[in-house]
Amino acid sequence: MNQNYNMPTSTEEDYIKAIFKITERNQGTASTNAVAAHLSTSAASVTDMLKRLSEKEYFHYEKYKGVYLTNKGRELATQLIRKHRLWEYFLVEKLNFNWDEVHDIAEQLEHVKSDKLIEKLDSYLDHPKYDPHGDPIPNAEGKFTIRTQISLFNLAVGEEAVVVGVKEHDTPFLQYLDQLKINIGTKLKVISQIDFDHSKEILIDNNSQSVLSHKASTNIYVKKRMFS
Amino acid sequence: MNQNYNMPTSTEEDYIKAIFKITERNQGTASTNAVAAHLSTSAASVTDMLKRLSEKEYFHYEKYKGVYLTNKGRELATQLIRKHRLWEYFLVEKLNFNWDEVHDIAEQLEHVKSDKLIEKLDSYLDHPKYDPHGDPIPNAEGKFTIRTQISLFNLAVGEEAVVVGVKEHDTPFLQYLDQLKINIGTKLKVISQIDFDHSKEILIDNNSQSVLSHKASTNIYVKKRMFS
DNA sequence: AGCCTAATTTAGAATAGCCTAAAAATATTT
DNA sequence: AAATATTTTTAGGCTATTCTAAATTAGGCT
Repeated sequence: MNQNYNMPTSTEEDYIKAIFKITERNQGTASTNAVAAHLSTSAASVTDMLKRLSEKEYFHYEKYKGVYLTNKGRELATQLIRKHRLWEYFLVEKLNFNWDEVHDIAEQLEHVKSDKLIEKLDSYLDHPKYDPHGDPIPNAEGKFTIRTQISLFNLAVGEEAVVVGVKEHDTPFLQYLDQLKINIGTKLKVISQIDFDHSKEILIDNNSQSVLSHKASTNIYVKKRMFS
Repeated sequence: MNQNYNMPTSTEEDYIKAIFKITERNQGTASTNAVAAHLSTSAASVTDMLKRLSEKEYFHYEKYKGVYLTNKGRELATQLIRKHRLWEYFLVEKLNFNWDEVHDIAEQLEHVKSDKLIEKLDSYLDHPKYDPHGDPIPNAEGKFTIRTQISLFNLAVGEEAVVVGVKEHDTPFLQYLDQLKINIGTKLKVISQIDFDHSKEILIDNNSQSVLSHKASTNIYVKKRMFS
C-alpha cells in the first residue's frame, strides 16, 4: 500500500504506535490518560482523536473503557516499529550516528510512505534482526525474533554474559554506558555484589571495572551464552 | 537549525521550493497562478498562504504583484533542493532504485528535519555533485557546481557527446530512455538529421541506433568532452 | 477613456488536530 | 453505601490549511 487516499496521517500513526506500546505492557487495553501521557497531549484531545479514528478500524473504542488494537491496527503498529528500527540501524551502522542520537530522526523517517523503500532498505542493511539498542526488528510479515535475555541484575557473582539490549533508551543513560564502554556485544562479568543497595561490581570486556547501581543493572539486558 | 519552534512546516517548505523553481525560469517573480499550478492547489489558497507566510520573511509579497524570495528564502529553497537530490542519489546508488522511481520518495525525505543527518548522508555518499538525473546538488553552503552542457538537439551531424542530464523528469520519458539504454554517462553520436521534423538518428554507446524526436532531443543534455 | 478578460483577492466555510474548563462517569475510601 | 478522588468525556474555541464562489484589480484592446 503506497500513498493511498485513505492512508493514516503521521498523527494517526503516532496514536496507533502509542496504543500498541501501552497495550504490550498493560495486558490488552490502553486508557485515555495513558495515551495522552505517551503522546504528551491532553486527555481531551485523545478522546477526540479516538472517536474519529475508531471509524478507521485500527482499534476498538468504548467510552470510559479505553482502547485495544484490531489486527489491522496491530499490523500497522508493527510495520511502524519495523521502519523505525530499520532506520535506526541505518543511521548507526551506515551514517555513523551514536546510539543515543537516532531516536528523533527515526521518528520522522518512519512516517515516510513507501513499501518499496523499506524493503529495499532492509535488503541493503542485510536484514538486521536487532536495532542499535538491541530491540528486535520485525520482518516484513511482522514477526519479531525473540531472544532469551535476562536483566544484568539477575546475574550472580562470578557469572559472565554478553550485553544484548537496554530497557530504557534515554540519552543520558546511553551516554553513561558509552562512557563505561558498555555497548551491544560487550562481555560483562559480575565480580561482587553489594547487598546494601543491590549494586554490582562489574568487569567490562576483561578490561576495566565499574560499580553499577541497581537501577543501571536492571536496565541492561544480557545473554549468558552468545549465539543461543 | 534543528527542530526549532519556528521551523517551517512541510507545506511552507513546498511553497518556498515552488517559488524558487518558478523564479529561476521567470526572471525574478512568481505569480499566484503559477504557484497554484505548481502545487496543484487553488489560487485562493495560495494568496492566503502568501499573506501569512510573507511575515516570516522568506519572500516579498505585494498584492497583485506576485512574490520573490529573500536571501533567507533562497537559502531555505537551496537546502531543500540539496536534501532532495542527496536522497535521490542515495536511493539510486545505494538502494538500487531506478531513476524514474525516486522523486516521490525524496519529496517526503527532504522534509525530515536534521542538519546532522544531511551532512552525514552527504559524507556517506562521498559528496556527490550531481543527482541521478544529472542535476547539480548544492553543497552545504548552497553553491551549485555549474556544468557547461548543451541540448542534444544542438549537436550537429557527426558530433559525439556524453549524456549529463535530462530536462524533464517525468516517469514515461525516463522509462523511454531506459529502454533505449540511454542514461547519465551514455555516449551518443549524431548519425543524421531529418530536416522535416527535426528528429535525429543517434548511435548509442557505439552499439544500437535510434531515431529521437525533436522533443526527446531537446530534453537530453549532453557535454561534448568528458571531464570539462 | 472605457471595456473586457484574466488574474488575483476576499469572504465564508470545511477539516484535522489541538486546547481549557466544566460536566459526567467510574473508582476508591471511609 | 455515601463521599471523595480520579478519569474521561463534552462543550466551545483556536490555528493551519484547504476549498468555492463572489468581488476586485490590472493590463490589453478599441
